[in-house]
This record gives sequence, structure tokens and C-alpha cells, in this order.
Amino acid sequence: MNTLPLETTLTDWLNRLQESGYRSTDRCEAIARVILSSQRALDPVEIFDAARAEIPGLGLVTVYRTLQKLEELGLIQRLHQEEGCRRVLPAVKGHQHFLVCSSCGMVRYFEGDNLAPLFEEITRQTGFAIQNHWLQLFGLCPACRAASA
Amino acid sequence: MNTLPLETTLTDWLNRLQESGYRSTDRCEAIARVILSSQRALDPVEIFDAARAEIPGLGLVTVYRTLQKLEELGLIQRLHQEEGCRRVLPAVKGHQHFLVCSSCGMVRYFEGDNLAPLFEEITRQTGFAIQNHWLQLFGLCPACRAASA
DNA sequence: TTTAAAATGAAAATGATTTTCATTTTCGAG
DNA sequence: CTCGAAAATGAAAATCATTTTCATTTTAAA
Ligand SMILES: [Mn+2]
Ligand SMILES: [Mn+2]
Ligand SMILES: [Zn+2]
Ligand SMILES: [Zn+2]
Repeated sequence: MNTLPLETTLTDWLNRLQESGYRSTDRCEAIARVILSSQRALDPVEIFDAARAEIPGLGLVTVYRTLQKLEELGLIQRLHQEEGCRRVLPAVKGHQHFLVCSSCGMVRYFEGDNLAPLFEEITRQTGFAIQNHWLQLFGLCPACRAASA
Repeated sequence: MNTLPLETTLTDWLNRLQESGYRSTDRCEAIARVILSSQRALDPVEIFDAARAEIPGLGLVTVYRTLQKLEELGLIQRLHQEEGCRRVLPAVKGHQHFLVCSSCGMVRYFEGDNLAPLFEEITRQTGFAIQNHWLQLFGLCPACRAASA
């Protein structure tokens, strides 16, 4: 069980960007680093604030533009929550899902759900051909659990 | 297996609104009817257009205000999708989840997932105390399945 | 019937994101 | 290296969804 999806690294991301014809810049690298090193999903302004520590002249527009590129390449994805859907996370790889702390926002990735029997049952009852699924778990991480006790 | 969550009716909704101190108006009833009679999740503008067939003078602001009330009372909820999260549906009751046609958008409700063993395994491995979960299935409804064959 | 609270629509305000544009930076060709 | 075309950047303006304001109308309860 990993905190980051199957050892995604900064150089992976920078390579993927370069392969796709994007250029390597200090801003892009700083933004990628912020996202990859966070334990929780961050929204564009949070990423902006964190990256400006490294790149003082950075503009918020550049954060938005970089997020578009990363999303287009499937390197990040949005975390959907009741409170909103603008925070992003390194994308899951293969068959992983998110596990989100409802107190501090920390995210872990997990795999190993076996929903196939449920899907068969639903297909039998509804005639839907199931293509994919979203599974997201919310709970208290060990630290927040300890803090609240 | 239901199309609507456990027989939600228009009069249920209107009663709930009245009990909560809201007044009964033609606009609110029209908006509620549009949402309850749709087979798919609608966004505010779609609701606006459909309800204006019945109430020509209706304003989009009233749709937004009515959606706020319905959401506050837990009668509707947003459908989260890659393309956006502004469509709404009658809220699930108890332990139901959505099944969404990725072609026509039709939604059905289902229950009967048994994730307890998965949750125990995850708690053992991560120390997270799992509080709740989101499960959403995407696939082709029988009609779209037939149409694509 | 009266009246206070709630609802309404139009217009203005807000907040998030995208586009435009002039300038700078990157990177491969020479 | 040195150029030059393409990509990236920041500031400001534009866009889009949603909320707020405000003057007026409607509802429901006395
Ligand atoms: Mn899964
Ligand atoms: Mn469930
Ligand atoms: Zn936590
Ligand atoms: Zn369909």
C-alpha cells in the first residue's frame, strides 16, 4: 500500500512532459514538485502559494496552464468531494482508488477491491454493461484518529 | 432495483419543503417536477429550460435558489463526473449508489454492495477508520447498448 | 382582510478559470 | 556558440457559473 501511486517520481513527470513536446521550465518543475510532495490534494491557489516560495515571480495563470498539461497527460486528476472538486492529486495508476482523511485531507492509495461479483449481479438485474467505476473512501487517518481520542 | 431512489414522490418533496418553513409556489413545484421526472441528471440551465415550458416568466436565479433549498434538505445531490459536477439528481436514500449510462446519461440506483471485508482489510493495512464511501458505476444502458450494436 | 415573512426577477457583484497580447525563454538547427 | 521558431510567461481583460442586492410581488397565517 502506497502513499503515492506506484512510485510516481518527479523525473517521470518531467520526461512525460518533454516527450509530449512541452518544454522544461523552472515553474513547471516547481509546480510538479509541490503536487508530488504533498500528502493531501491541493487546489490551484494552494499550489500557487507553495510554488511561489521557490519561484517568487510565478503567476497563478501558469499554475492553471500547468495543471491543464498534467491533466491532459493523465498525470494528475481531480479529487471530488462534497465541498468541491478543484483539488488535484497524482493520478491513480491501474486499478487504484483514493482513501481520504476527512479531518486533515491526507490521501492514501489502495487497490484490491473485488467488485466483479457485484457488477455481474447489477448487469443481470439492469442490463447495464458496466465499463468502469469510481470508489472513494473517507475516514480518519491514524494521526487524526489519535488526536480525536 | 429502482429508477428513482425508493419511491421518492413530488408530494414528499413539497411536504418536506413546507415542514421546513418554505412556501409552496408554482415555480418550486415545476422545478421539483422536472428533476423528479428526468431519467438523467440535469444541470441548472437544463432545469431552467424545462421548467420554463410550464412557467414562462421563470428566472434562472429561482432555479439556483430552489436547488439550494432541495440540497439543504438532502432531497437532491450532485452527480460527479469527469466532465463536471453541476448536474443534480434526487438524493440516494440509505445505502444506494448511482449507475450512470456513459452514452445517454440515464441514471439508475442500486444497492447491495458489500464492501465491509475490503474496509476491514484497508483499516488493518493503513490504520484509517473508514466512515463512508462513494461508489459510482459507469456503463451502457440497455438502449444505448442495443443502439451501438 | 391584513400583514409580516418569504419568494421573485433583473441587474450587479463575485469567484474561478480562460483568453488575449506583448514579452521572454527554451531548444534544436546551423 | 548563435539564431530563430515555437512554447511559456505574466498582466490584464474576458468569460462563465453562481450569489447577492434590491425593489416588487406572492404566500400563509392571524
Ligand atoms: Mn476498483
Ligand atoms: Mn455502498
Ligand atoms: Zn487526518
Ligand atoms: Zn444510455
